[in-house]
Amino acid sequence: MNKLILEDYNLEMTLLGGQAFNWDFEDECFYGFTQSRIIKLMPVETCRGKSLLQWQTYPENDDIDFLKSYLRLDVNYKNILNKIQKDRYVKTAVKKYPNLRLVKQDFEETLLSFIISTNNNIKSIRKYIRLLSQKFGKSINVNGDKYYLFPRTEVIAEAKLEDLLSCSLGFRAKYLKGTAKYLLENKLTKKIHKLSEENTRIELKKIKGVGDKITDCVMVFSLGFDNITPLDVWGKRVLTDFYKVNKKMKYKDMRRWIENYFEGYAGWAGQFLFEYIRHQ
DNA sequence: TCTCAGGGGCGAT
DNA sequence: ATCGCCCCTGAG
Repeated sequence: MNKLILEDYNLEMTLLGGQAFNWDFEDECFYGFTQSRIIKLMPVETCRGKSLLQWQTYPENDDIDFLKSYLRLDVNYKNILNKIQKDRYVKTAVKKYPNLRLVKQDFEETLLSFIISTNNNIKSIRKYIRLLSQKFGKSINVNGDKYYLFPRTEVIAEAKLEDLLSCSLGFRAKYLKGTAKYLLENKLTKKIHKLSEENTRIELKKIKGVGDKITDCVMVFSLGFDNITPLDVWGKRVLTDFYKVNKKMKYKDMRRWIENYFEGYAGWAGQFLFEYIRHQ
């Protein structure tokens, strides 16, 4: 296995929190599945904020470029922490959930995953995505054990609606299939990475089943817009309970408020505040 | 057994 | 701009 030293990086909170639904912790290892690879991360030693990690990717091995990009090892984390700690709420959250990070996920997987998140809780979302992967994803052999990849977009696009429904997706099934088709027909993945913030939002909201909240999730969790944070029920609670923002305020205005307040880092701040208020 | 809410969004009004 | 509804599940 390959080795990597991680500094100030809480894998558990980062990978098993609400930003990604495709990681599991078993036998002291983190296993992740994407559309093209299984990732195994094994923390072996921790000392003063640094931890030694053994890792491997499957079926193609040694994909360090993927890992670096996914974990965002290039960010200046200390600088981000300095920027976001503007009040006692963030300061408390940073203390309670040290070394929480944002990762950068694949665009299509993120979009498809958050379609499933609609009016659902994290536990259910994780469950449905696994059902979907077992039914539609390719299986990969990792040291004799079987792991399933996240379904390819083409497979979801061509899946029978009844087969999607058998994964307990309910009314989300038609949005999932429709989104997969839309991605392919419009070659959206190629285009989306070149757009401005405003145009990215416009393009994403054209998709049936994608509104303000899912748009924001995709933009911060996969497209690198660090100043966006999803205002779901918890995000709204952060604003109304902590910052005394008017409950009646529109989504757009709430978003403007928090983006303005955190000056470029609302995405990072939002992750901390989300964990904080969700566990209160 | 029942109610309720869950990292929402659509379509009708 | 508001509101009922969507499909399902786990918690209480």
